[in-house]
Amino acid sequence: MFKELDPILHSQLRLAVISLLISVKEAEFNYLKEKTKASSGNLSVQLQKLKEAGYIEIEKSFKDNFPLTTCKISNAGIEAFENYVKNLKQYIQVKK
Amino acid sequence: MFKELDPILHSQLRLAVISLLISVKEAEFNYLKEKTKASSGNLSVQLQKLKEAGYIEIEKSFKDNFPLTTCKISNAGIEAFENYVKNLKQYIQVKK
DNA sequence: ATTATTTAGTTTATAATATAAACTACTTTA
DNA sequence: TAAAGTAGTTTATATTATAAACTAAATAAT
Repeated sequence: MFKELDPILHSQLRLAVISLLISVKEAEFNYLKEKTKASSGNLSVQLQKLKEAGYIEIEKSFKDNFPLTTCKISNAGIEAFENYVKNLKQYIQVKK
Repeated sequence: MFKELDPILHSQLRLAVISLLISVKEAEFNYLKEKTKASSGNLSVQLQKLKEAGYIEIEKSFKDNFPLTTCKISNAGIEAFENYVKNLKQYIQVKK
């Protein structure tokens, strides 16, 4: 009946990040931070979790002498998101 | 951008319970337990939380000498669910 | 008849998560 | 060169979810 909801994605912040990364393909740490209204610490932790799950790739570089963290979604991330949405729909559409 | 997802509903088990109660209007503890595959303990706790939030009503009676717990969704519960779904959609529909 | 098993849960302990506070390491500006 | 700002990370804490252990009674077995 109810399929398991991927716990990596069933998190407000991580879901927001993935949602953003799906539409923009690549995003800087601060862009994600602004869009999600998350604290730096929380965002940092959740990005690591998404990376560990293989859902995003994180690239570290420098921009104007400052560290720059850029994220983009992976194929596994896209797949996981699509699957999550598919499963979630079982929960949220009222069956008459 | 991303609206807050009601933490009472952003829980796999509680969301499944609410989802069921919206379609059936009234359900026994064991019905919910079977449908959600939850353990009794977990279900008991989550039902209490939904009750505390005012999203469901719990009625206790006896059936064939055994205790019987019956749940039904409240108006607040229906509203909260609809709002949750509305907000959630911002996260799960890919904006081109 | 009293012991064991089953039903229908609740309570509580523990494991997992989310979040914010504190910290690191550097750069820029005063 | 001291203070303030940037861009994060690490760690401590608060919150949640979950399962294990328990309660209370009914039914079935010996």
